[in-house]
Amino acid sequence: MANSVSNSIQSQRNHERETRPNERSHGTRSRILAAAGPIFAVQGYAGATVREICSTAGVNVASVGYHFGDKLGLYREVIHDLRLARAKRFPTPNTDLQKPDETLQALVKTLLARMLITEESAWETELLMREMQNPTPVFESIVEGFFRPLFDQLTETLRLLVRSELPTHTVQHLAFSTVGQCLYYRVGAQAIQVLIPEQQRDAHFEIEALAQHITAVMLAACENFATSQQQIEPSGK
Amino acid sequence: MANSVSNSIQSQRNHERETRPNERSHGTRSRILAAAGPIFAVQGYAGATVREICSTAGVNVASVGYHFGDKLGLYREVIHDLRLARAKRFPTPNTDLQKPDETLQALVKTLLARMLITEESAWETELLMREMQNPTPVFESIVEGFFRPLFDQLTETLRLLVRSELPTHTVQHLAFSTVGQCLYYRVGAQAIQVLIPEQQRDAHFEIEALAQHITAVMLAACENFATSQQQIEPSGK
DNA sequence: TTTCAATTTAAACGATTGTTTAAAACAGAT
DNA sequence: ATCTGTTTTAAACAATCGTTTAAATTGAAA
Repeated sequence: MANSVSNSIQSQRNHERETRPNERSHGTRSRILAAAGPIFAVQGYAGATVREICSTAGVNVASVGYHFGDKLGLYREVIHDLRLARAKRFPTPNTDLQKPDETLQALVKTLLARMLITEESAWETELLMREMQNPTPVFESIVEGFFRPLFDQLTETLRLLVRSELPTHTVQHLAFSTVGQCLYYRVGAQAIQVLIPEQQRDAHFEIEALAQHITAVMLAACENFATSQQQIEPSGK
Repeated sequence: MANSVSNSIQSQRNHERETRPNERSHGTRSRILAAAGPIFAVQGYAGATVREICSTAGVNVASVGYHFGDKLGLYREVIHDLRLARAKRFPTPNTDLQKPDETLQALVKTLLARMLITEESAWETELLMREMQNPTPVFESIVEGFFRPLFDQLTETLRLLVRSELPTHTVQHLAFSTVGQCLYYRVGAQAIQVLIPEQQRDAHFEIEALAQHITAVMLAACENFATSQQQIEPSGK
């Protein structure tokens, strides 16, 4: 870089949310990030060691200090990149022109796909789940930039499905019911593995079948909540 | 020591699943157990330190080695005592003589109570949740002796509510839908805390209100699933 | 009191952690 | 080739971890 404006004393430490400074450092820097993601996901933030990360990446231990300041800076960058990757891989479905029930099914399918994906990017979900139970300082930004958009879409869709003005908290409860059902097949996966025999799991616990079931449950609930206003005096259908 | 021949090796170490050997050791031993539970729950097994546990208990650091062998031995004993305590505190509700919908409501209320209890025993739930995501060798026995009974009761009740013979996996999905909704208010508590303003949470997120909502959702779903069979060719009752 | 095994204690051990240091290696411009 | 700023490296740092050791304390039996 010729235009080193004023880097006199700060000859080093080019971290602090820097766009990749050069093509050279891209090697070590990105290799650290690639190695750190799965390790943070499996071991957790506290459990992961920078030595294992650097050993996996094949770089010196001091590299993380040079490129990211410290361990937390590396973790922040991992989360930052993760959010960008997830936003591309699981775009919030475009729902403006669909019928509400189709929108709900699409949202449920997106939620389940985020939970049950078993590709190489499975560590991303694992890391997010770990943040939910053991939140770090970056957790709030994850909720705002990640969960909130889908949550808002879900509440809007559910408000269309219950064709009456219900209290805000009722629609929110319906949204949490939807999310909760999807989330359980990830949170409770270890328990399901013990409760349900293997062959039965393989047969009926695919994403498509689960999405159809959860959508059916919520549609039935919405139908019921839509008419619950006249529930006291049931009017003929 | 004079007779170092016989007691040289077994002079100490009275751990290995021992009934309290004497009235003296009851003090330190039980105080370690009492201090270890909440610390294991908050910090996790790896994150918890025996120094913090012993400091909280007011005993020497070597005491855990003397009474439990090592850190893992202490953890096993904590889990052992936890299962006994939970079995007493949250007995599975007696449901044989109730109507199915009342049984469902009771089961949902029990599930929510286990999840959202905020007493001094809150650490027990936290430790169990940690076992669900990060299972240790004791996890399977927890599922069999703890989750399975309530799961079976749930499936039987739901089978009564859908007044027709549906496939086994459908009833299981309904059971997981019920459990998932309850579990989310614990798993997603940190996210809900960000998504929903505080005053709104205090007003509408009590156990009673949530139980009524979840029960209503599942009753509506069961009603729908019960009539979905004759949906193709509606036959008279 | 003396005896003796059970229990508690202070101190240290070796290993591992995140982080820092100063020198070496590198790459491009002059 | 020389200079200059960037990047990488080996080594050490201080702190903390679980565990161990050997001495001190305890409490009841003799």
